[in-house]
Amino acid sequence: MTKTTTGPGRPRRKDPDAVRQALIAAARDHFAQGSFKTVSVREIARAAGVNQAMVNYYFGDKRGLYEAMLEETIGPLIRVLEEAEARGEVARLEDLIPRHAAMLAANPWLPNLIIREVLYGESDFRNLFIEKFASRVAGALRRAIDGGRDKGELRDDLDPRFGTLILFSLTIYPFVARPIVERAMEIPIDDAFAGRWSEQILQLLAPSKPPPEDDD
Amino acid sequence: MTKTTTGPGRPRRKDPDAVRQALIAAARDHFAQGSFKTVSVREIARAAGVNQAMVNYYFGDKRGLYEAMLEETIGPLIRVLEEAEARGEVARLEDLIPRHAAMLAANPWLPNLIIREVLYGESDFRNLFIEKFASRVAGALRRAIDGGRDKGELRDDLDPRFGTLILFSLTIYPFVARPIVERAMEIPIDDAFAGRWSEQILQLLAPSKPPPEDDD
DNA sequence: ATAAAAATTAAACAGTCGTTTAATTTAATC
DNA sequence: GATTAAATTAAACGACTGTTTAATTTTTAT
Repeated sequence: MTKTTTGPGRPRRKDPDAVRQALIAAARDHFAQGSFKTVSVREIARAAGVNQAMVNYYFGDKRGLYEAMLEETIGPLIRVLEEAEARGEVARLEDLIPRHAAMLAANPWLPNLIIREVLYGESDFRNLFIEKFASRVAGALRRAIDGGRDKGELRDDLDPRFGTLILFSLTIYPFVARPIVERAMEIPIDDAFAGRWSEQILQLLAPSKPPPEDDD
Repeated sequence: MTKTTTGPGRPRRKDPDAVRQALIAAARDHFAQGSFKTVSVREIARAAGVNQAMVNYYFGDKRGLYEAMLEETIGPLIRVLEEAEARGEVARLEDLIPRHAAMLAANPWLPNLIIREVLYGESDFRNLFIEKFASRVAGALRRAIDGGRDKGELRDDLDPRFGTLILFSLTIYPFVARPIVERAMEIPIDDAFAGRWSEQILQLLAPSKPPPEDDD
């Protein structure tokens, strides 16, 4: 007779890697809502529908799961950015800003994850995030800003040292502080937000006056 | 013979309230570095130099300590803002922005505390923060913006709905994401930063062209 | 002077955490 | 077909958590 009740033993093979993937997906969602320490292995395993010991079996320990989750979630995003940059698709601010905003809007777990682990010194994923992600985006923004200034597409009264920080603040904060934005300012962060917000940012950084028609 | 060794018993009276105050100060510093859940009462009590049972004796439970800490730390800040507003000292953006930036720079635990509990749904201090603090600052900013626009001191191509969000993003993000700013952008957030940053923000929002000399 | 209240301590309690172990079942190998 | 390896389970382990308790000392009130 075939086994029907649940119990120990190797399962009658389904997709290998299914358990691994389920754990990573559950980990991503849970670590976006809570920190490394506050989210428990039991929680994640329950959400993934697997035994909690599977975490240690597949990833060694809780930290191993977190790192694997990072690689499989922000890894692809970084690669997309690198490729777009190599093809010159994000050299201009008009391309980079909407792209960045859309990416944040499409991956609501990302800003949570970043801010949480950057603020939290408890686990030392700080360096990983800063070096692998923040520095890369900052570099792309910096190059786009320098290019825009050289071509006169950017207002000239900006301290170049602060340009990147202005862009970072404007593009990231609304997504990070979403509850404040939606409730204290009553601005819904919906599908349309990323587009309108990008326009506003670009307008803020445009040259202070359009070239008059009668001169140059 | 007088008692010399440590042990149970009422102490030979020092400042009443000393234990309470020590616990609140230690709680403020620890909750700025970790969340409500990750920081243990043993940690706080050890840092305050008192027995861990004092937390329950004076505040009932851990949550009571957290709430008392909030009242005695952000409480005064809110009152200062209210009084300044009543005296009309923050009606203009030129006054409000440097004041806000200086306040954040002077209380480095504040943005950490706010962002942490707003992002963390685990404890429900969200409402408290949003209603008592964020909404108040947002309101002051909104009024200052409206006033500035009416008097022509503000550029006219801003969506008024987004004005507050722009200011919030620019004034808060650098302090919230301090590690990213200092390491990925290499901008030190030191004593001089708040002033220079405020100038930059005001310049960004100034009318696109200063009134020409030959016409009103 | 005596009794009651207040403040403090060390110890214990019950719950949760991440991890390990032993048992068990299926798949792969020879 | 027998043996070994892989995958899964329930249970246990020790560490840590917030809280409570009983004992102890000092202060206050009668």
